[in-house]
Amino acid sequence: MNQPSSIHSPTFSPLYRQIRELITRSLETGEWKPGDAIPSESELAVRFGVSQGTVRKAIDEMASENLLIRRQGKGTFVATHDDPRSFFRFLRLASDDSDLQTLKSIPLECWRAKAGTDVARTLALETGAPIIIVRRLLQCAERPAVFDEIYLPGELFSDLTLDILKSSEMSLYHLFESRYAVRMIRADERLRAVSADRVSAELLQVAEGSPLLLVERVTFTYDSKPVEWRRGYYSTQNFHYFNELG
Amino acid sequence: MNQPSSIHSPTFSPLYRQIRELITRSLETGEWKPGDAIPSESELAVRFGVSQGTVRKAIDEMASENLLIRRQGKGTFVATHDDPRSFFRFLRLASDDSDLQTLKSIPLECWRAKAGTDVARTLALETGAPIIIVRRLLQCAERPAVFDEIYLPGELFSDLTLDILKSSEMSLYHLFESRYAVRMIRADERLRAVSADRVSAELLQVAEGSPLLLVERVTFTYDSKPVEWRRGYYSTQNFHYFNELG
DNA sequence: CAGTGGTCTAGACCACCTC
DNA sequence: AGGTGGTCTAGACCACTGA
Repeated sequence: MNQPSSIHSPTFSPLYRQIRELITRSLETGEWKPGDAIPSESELAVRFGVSQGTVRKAIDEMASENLLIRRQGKGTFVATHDDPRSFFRFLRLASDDSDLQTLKSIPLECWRAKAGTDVARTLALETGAPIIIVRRLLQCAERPAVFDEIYLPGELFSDLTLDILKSSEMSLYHLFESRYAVRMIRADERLRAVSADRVSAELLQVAEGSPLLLVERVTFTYDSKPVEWRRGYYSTQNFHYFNELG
Repeated sequence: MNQPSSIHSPTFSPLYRQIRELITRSLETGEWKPGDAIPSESELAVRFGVSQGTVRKAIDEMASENLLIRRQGKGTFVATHDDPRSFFRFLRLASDDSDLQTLKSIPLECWRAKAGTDVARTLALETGAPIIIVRRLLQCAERPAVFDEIYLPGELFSDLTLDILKSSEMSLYHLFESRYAVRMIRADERLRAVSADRVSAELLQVAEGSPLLLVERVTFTYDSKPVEWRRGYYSTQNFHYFNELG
């Protein structure tokens, strides 16, 4: 553990990155689950045979990527989607006037299908592999805000049904991580303006053909493995998509 | 410099943050300009009377916020908008097919006005204060992509004219930082889908009433001072707005 | 009070760049 | 060779939390 793999090798990585990989493995395998405290820095230093400072640097990196949460005096915790801060990292929706405290998810449909070419390519599946399609509506203060169509690999969410979605009080990603051990880490979004088709218009209570914000998202778990494809139609009459550039 | 302002004071900040503030001041005052190398970590440590590790932590933070750029073996440099990496941090435009190498900015208009209520509020000016309004078109491979309407505080960009914009080969923000010493650090964007009005439709070569992506941006310099308000109409027939959620 | 993360220091050595 | 940033260590002390 004290030597880089090879001084001039292309796979060289500093000690703290190797430690980071080891910690990531323990997250993947579920040794520490979302919400859990991981061992203290000094414990990990002993376990990995490095100094506390090196463990610290590994954890620093992971904390800056929202994989771990540090809490002074308490410990370091595995990040969880059961947390408003984490929640709005993946929902860049804001209200033009009030805030979004009253946000409510309404599952509409959930069915099985076989992956077409597009879905298969996006989710890195074989064409024809089992997938699950979910439709749901997001409401804020009784006003419809977003209509989502969500594609999931069938293998990972084997027993998912509309009833489970309906009876779940938590956010989708919190359900996914707690019930299916699939943790959403990172996502790429592509945004376009489109005209509302009949279905979207009706659900979002806008005129057919009126402009909607289309948000296409591919979501990844550890190792950049794609595990969700999503198309969201945002009504931007009373809401907007918020983004911070830094 | 060795003591926090007061152990239990609300203004308490660790040493490395105080160092960070001092470095930031030197950036604001122009002691080190965009593209310049700043003094080495050990020099700064001596100058500020702290250890190199403390300077290092201050610089680490600033580098992670893209204020400084570290280059191993060469030194630490003040970030500049004359840099493709920095450029696409503030232009989340992507082409559906090809890449955006051929991007071209076409200034259309530039005139003086007095700030109305909205502009004044957004830019933290008095109502009636002098402002500059710029209109320009972004093209990619001869196809129009974005129509921007840009509001600037008149005081900061005193001699800006359409001719200067037209004859400038660099990006807007590079021009701003090199000619007016106004460095854009951070921006907030609000996105909506709207219908193209006659002017936008004509410039972007789409049908009047077709959906456009409206991107409203407020850009800040040091100390979160707003220095630009911008409304961009994005044609999303051949392009999209790209965003990474992490 | 003990245990956690947070800060600060000092020193050694490595990797990279330039001359 | 000499300078820069990058890594790693060891140890001291501070700030916060909860029993």
